[in-house]
Amino acid sequence: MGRIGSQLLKGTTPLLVLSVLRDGELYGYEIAQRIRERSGGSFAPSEGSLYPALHALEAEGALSATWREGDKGPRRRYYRLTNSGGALLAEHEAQWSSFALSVARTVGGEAGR
Amino acid sequence: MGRIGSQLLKGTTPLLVLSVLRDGELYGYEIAQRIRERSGGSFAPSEGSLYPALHALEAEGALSATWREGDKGPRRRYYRLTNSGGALLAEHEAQWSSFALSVARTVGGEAGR
DNA sequence: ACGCCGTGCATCACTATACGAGGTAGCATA
DNA sequence: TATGCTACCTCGTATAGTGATGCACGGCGT
Repeated sequence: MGRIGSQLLKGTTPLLVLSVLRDGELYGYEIAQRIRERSGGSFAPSEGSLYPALHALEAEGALSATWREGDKGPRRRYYRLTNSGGALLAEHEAQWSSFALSVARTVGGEAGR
Repeated sequence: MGRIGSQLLKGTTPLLVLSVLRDGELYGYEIAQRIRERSGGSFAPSEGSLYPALHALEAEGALSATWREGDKGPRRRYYRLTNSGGALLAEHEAQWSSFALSVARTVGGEAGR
């Protein structure tokens, strides 16, 4: 299960981030780890895409965030899903399945009606 | 089955183009129509992305192309899959399923591995 | 003591690629 | 005449991922 070409990833970051946050409160670095684990190593979001995505989701009101001092190491910013974030997640999931279905139909060739 | 956000599309154009060309020889405009039909209207590749993609695939040797005069209307450029294009298609298909599977696992949360 | 590595957040330049608008052109129809 | 569909191409713009860099903390090896 190798790494995936970065172009395919475009647009999936919010979906992945919101998904792992269903587990509960997580901080940024941890979110990246979860995504890496859950995807079986296929996805390893770079910091340059993860942090901007988190900031955007927070600005949209999909995530709420608080700083906490780490007992060891530097401070962390913990993120949690808001209600509207849950709704956004559902939207992204629906959009994703519609997309994946359309690709399957187009590639498979079973005439989309 | 509404239209899909353009970011998700990134990187899928070669896969879609190569896929519809399995049917046989097609010209550019027709390729776009096939993709639109097969996807059930979800995908409607713009000319600004389709033609550059065709040129790139041709330059790579995945497609061979010839001009033909249309009996009616302007001339058309017909594309057909080469052997290496068939191999490239298989590659893109494999990469796509790996990608889709990874998304499903990450979103679904059934622990990767 | 010093450098290196892992954690943790952030930003930057670079890059790939989709979109829409614009251009050229032929033919058909109103 | 002009509008619209076919058919090709190219350009400017926007989006968003990557890797590099920077700051900062703490632990480990030499």
